[in-house]
Amino acid sequence: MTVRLYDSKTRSVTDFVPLVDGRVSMYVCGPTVQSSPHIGHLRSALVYDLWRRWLAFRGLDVTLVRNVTDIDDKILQAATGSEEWWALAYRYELEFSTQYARLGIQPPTYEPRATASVAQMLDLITDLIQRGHAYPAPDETGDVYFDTRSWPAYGELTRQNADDMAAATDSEPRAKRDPRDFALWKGAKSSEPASASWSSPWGDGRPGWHIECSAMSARYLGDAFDIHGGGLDLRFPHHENELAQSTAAGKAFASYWVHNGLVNVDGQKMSKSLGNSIFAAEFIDKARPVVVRYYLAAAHYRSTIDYHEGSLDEAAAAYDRIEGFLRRAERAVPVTALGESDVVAAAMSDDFAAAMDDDLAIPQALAVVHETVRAGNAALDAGNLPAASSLRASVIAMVDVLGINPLAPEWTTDDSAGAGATALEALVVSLLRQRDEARADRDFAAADRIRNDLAAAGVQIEDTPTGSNWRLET
RNA sequence: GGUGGCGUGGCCGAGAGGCGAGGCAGCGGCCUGCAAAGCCGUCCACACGGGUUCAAAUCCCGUCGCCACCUCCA
Repeated sequence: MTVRLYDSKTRSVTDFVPLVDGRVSMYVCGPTVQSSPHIGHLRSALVYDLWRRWLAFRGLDVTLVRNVTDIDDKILQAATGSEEWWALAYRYELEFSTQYARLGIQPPTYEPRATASVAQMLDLITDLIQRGHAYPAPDETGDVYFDTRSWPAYGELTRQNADDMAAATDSEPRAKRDPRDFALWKGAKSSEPASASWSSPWGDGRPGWHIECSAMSARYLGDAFDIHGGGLDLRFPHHENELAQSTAAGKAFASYWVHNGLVNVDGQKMSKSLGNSIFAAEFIDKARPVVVRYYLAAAHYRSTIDYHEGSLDEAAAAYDRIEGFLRRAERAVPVTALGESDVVAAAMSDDFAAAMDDDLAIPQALAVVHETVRAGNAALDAGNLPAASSLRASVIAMVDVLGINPLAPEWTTDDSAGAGATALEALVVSLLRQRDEARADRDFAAADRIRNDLAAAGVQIEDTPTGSNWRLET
């Protein structure tokens, strides 16, 4: 079975053919750690987490590199108080890691920081100058620019014709040969801290934006690698410039370009000026983290997600169906009969896999999950335990690969363990026994009072022919 | 001005020439002491106008509306 993906560069869905059989090298643009992570950062990281999991499920050995850009104009600007720029960058980097982890996003194979690859950037810039595709500014700034006019293919990623591009209005006119030339290296300014300056053949300075990704992808994945990912908003100028730099330096660069869609809020792009950004920390607090993961994963990765009030409630309702079936099935079917990983792998649905293979069509894959859940519930209703057991294994196989298995250790909360939980269990069981007695006596007023009291305390009751189950409302 | 995307039922959200994705909400039924959960059924949608075709939500032309990017962006 071949995995197919949409390549942004050719704008078509094509078969994924790795450079090295059985292996995948992926480079994903991570954040510039200049402020706290927001929903969009979560989604982006999640998209590549899902790609990685699926490629791995398909038996490929995945190397995922996601960089941290920890030196940049914005970081220096943000570090205005007593906090050093590098401390600020690191503080935000830790925040990103924390929020990624809450969503069950697996750490990449490696997470290189731009500041640790300055030497590789200098080599690349030197090479570009020698090849005639970059030039030191003729003024005294110490800047080095990429010469877009020297590279006819410039604009190939986003099909931009240089002559049709709107002229930049917000950047300082500098000693560029062409307004579209961009900085590979920025000469040090007296206003900037010495700790943000590296020596170079063109004087002290620091890297421009873009060059770090060209340098780090080559350093860790080689001059040619399989997939380059990032947010749709990075296509231009960031990815366009990366592509120009790397190919002008003679590197094959990425075979495929993958871009994830953005997250809007109430139909509008998140922006600082609108003040509508939803930060990751508060967002994940709005629901159970696994529900947040489900919500962000449920839309196709290339679609824009429009978040609005109530979105997470809908996701929770859909997710609860899946979880409800798995918990119900767990009670009905001996657990020891299932759960072996080989059994689960064998249970993978062909329809689900076909959807995932088709450019990671998770919406269709989730439709298969829900259809299987319904069939599983019907089997349980009919008392057909072998069928229910098999359908349960199928659901587990599917939710496992999506990282949303409610029974998986990463989603098990502390609520289910400890002295408090033991005490709660005893109290609820006692109340349920009293309710059973009241029902047996046909004292429904008393029975309903117990049910209402439990509900008010957040305990949901589910009656079945073999007794009542309970769970904490989440 | 250039490049690209979008418009699907009450809502969310896939699909991309012919078999009603899926979820939520609603309605009817089964189950239940009553509920909840679950199951069955129901709700036959594709911005508008033309065209191609035996057949169009899907392809083509046009129109309207919305959005993104064009050197801060995940």
